[in-house]
Amino acid sequence: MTAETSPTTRVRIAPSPTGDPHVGTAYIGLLNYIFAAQRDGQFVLRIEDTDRARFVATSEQMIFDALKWIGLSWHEGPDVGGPYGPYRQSERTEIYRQHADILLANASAYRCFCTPEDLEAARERQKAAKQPPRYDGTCRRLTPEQVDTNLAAGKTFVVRMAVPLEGATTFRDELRGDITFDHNNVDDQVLMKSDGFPTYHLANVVDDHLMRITDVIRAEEWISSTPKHVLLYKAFGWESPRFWHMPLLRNVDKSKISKRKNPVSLVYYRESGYLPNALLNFLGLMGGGMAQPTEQEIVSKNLNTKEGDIFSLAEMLEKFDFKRISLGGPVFDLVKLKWLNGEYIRKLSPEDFFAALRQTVLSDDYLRAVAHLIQTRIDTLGQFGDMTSFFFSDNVMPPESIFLPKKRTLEETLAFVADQLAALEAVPWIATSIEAELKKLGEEKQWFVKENFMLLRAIVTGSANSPPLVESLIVFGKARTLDRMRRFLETQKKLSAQRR
RNA sequence: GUCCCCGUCGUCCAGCGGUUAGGACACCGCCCUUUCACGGCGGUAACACGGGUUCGAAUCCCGUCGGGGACGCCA
Repeated sequence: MTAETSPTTRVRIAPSPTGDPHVGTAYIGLLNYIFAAQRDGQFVLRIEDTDRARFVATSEQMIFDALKWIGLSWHEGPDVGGPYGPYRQSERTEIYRQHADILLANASAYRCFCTPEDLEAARERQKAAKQPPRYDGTCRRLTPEQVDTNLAAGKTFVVRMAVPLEGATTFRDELRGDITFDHNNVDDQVLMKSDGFPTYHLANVVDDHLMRITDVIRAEEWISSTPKHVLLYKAFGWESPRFWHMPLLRNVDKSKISKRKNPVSLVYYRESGYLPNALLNFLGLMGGGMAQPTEQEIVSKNLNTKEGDIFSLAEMLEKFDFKRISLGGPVFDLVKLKWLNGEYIRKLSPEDFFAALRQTVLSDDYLRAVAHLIQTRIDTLGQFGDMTSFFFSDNVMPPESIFLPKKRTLEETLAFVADQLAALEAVPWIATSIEAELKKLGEEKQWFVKENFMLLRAIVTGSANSPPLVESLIVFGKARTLDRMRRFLETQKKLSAQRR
């Protein structure tokens, strides 16, 4: 083998359009962006829309918008094209089918006719017996004749990976070193679903190879499936890319960051008035990677020492070092984010500050929508603020006298709010859906419409008098509404803990 | 339950065999100030534990404990 010039660095992010754009996508996106830029490489955006059950049509555009909002751009992607497209997996199904056939032909995979119900039952049994839940290999032992019979009978099937029965797979994680998994602990992963779509594992490996990805920079949660991916590269006779697994962003309780415990939607941060540079800066702080300013820099640039935490994308490009990343999962601390955002706000010129307000929380669109809600409810223009303050305040907390229905206990009320929250999370943000969903929940739980809506009104507006609830929620936005409900629950929980 | 990863103030980072363990957020105090905020100054606060290795361990090795992740026809 001759020494050749190493191939151009190519990295990618592969978000799934299943809901609001996630702060974790921005984090991994930023890291990939920096990695590519530092090596004069290319950054690819690929949409992994192979899960049709969770697919949300509006999600893809929201992902583009959110990534652009924080200041990232990509060389190739569904919106800008590129030489290795299409960049939407749903448009590549034929490619995956062909590749699944290759694996079937070289015995790296097999057809499995087990039903989801069978599998679920088996998993339950294994869990109950404190066994690791794993596919039992029934269909792996099918004879070719049996397979043909099943096929002829028109039985649906999935394609499973035939993980070697013995041995182990070792791969190198660029941050952690070698990691070994015994094949006993690697499941026969489903590669093609019965609907003809590939699973992540197949699509990801095939696409990363076909798109010439050299470095896979993704979250730590993927470590345990990396042996499957490495085995797939081998089965195809391909070379694996390098793997860099980044620490997972965490909730305050250290669990993987989740919408239940933390605002994770980038839409929330935009609509609540976080500045994109501040968010980007904060994300850059997570996991380290930035060299601290030296004593000399602090003196020569006359830096306040705390400015070691404040840096632009350009500075990240210059100083970020992937080998410096610390592996402990960083807690996504909203308090520090807020401080950082405040620093950015204070740095704005008065004109820019005003412009920022006019683009977000005081935009014409927003003000127009709010105005529309209260026009018939005020007698002088000066009363505008009286009914609309909750649209502009970030600190709304109703007293018990307002939110607690007369005949309900605090406990059942809070439980009902949690139900409302869960229901609204799953609902498209249009009036008919919101109203229907709330009413449905009320019927299930035997809450009068009046109690139901008044409770939510109190939480979101802080008052018993407000413009029409559902219309207000629409204007206020889903992300902020849900966050307000979450914070309400949190605060009430704390209060009742104190009482005890 | 099985496997894998991780472990420095409450939180985010620095530390790379010899430091009074450093900075930032938060918190507390003082100053500035008609108020609040900003700003300035100061303070409380951490190497999970136990064994090694070494003249010397936060730093290297092993074990324990703790935290997290994965174990889906989700990604």
